[in-house]
Amino acid sequence: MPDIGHNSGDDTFSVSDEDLAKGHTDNRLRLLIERIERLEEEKKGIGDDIKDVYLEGKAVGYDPKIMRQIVRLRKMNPDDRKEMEAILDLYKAALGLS
Amino acid sequence: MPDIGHNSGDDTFSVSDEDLAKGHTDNRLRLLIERIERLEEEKKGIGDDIKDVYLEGKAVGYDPKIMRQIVRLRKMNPDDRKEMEAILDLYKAALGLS
Amino acid sequence: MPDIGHNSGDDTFSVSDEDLAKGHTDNRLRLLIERIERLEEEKKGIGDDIKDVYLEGKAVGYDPKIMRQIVRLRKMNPDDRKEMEAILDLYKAALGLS
Amino acid sequence: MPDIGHNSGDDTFSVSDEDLAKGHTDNRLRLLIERIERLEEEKKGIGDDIKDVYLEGKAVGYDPKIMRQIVRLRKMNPDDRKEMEAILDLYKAALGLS
DNA sequence: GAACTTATGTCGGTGC
DNA sequence: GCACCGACATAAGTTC
Repeated sequence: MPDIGHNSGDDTFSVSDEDLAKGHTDNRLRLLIERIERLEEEKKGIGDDIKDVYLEGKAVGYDPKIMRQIVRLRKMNPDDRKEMEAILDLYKAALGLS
Repeated sequence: MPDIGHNSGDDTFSVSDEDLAKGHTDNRLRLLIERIERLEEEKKGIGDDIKDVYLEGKAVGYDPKIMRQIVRLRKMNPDDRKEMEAILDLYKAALGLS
Repeated sequence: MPDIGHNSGDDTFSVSDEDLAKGHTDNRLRLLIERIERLEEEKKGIGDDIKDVYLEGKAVGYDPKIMRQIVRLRKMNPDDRKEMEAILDLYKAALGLS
Repeated sequence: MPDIGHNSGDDTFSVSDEDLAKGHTDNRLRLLIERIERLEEEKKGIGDDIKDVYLEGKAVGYDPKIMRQIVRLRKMNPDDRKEMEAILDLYKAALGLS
């Protein structure tokens, strides 16, 4: 990733030292904020794409809620998933559920 | 509860046809799931980038928490934001939180 | 987004600017806020009690994390839990997990 | 898969003793879980009460979202709050969010 | 830095 | 038909 540190852009205007210093600060903050905003836009776009895929699934008969559960389960690593299953069994045994 | 996930049809097909249909279904589901997973990876990557920018801001002295507030405020349209701030001030005045 | 904050119309029960000037609403708002704060204190106290029970469990050898999972599972109604199990099986079958 | 949940001891006991020990464990676990569940019910009840107060405020014209901000602000100590607000104003000025 | 809690935004359901 | 409402899912903040 570029721009780590102190690249505050070029200062072609003639201003007082105070303004210059303040200008640096302002620009630096502004640039950071704007980078974040751009990234959040991208993120939102992808979120929308994801939503579309769920809708597409729904259109061919898959329940989006259950698709989400599947995605969640697949996110777990196999060991964790197996552990969860084991706990489920343990729980049933210990507390008398079917 | 009926219709868990996807009902690919009744059970009147012969076994081989059933398996074939199921295979189709599985692939379709798998493809949807995998598309979602790819998109979520991208989304996560961008989320990490955003986090990095906050850390970068922090490294040069900006409080990430307040940066987040700024981002939130900039997301609102100016009129709504001003009205919200005015009301907040009102409430604060009412409660001695000057 | 209209009507951020308070309703400036002439509804008899809404908060008018006149009321604000007279300090009537100040009291009303203050009382609401204080009721919330009292309730949140109580809530926090109970939260602390819960935490203590987990610690007590931990002290006799139960993993708090797993206790939490058990509590979560017991919160589900049996049908939902069974559905979850069914989905788990479906998922395994459809996407080839153990 | 070691030590999921609770290790009730080594396996040197006879079967009947083992079962007895397991019975103890189960009861102990059950009691802890049930205490937690009772506490969580209380906690939920209070949470509902809090929600009701916000609704009551809304019914007389107060925006619940802003009420929440007030509650949060009042939770902070005054000096911290003022410092936070000062910094926020600074950042806002820097970005033209007057 | 991981987990839990709280807050916010979104979506499907429901009443007028 | 729209608007309100509760449920779900995500994001943020807090705590250990």
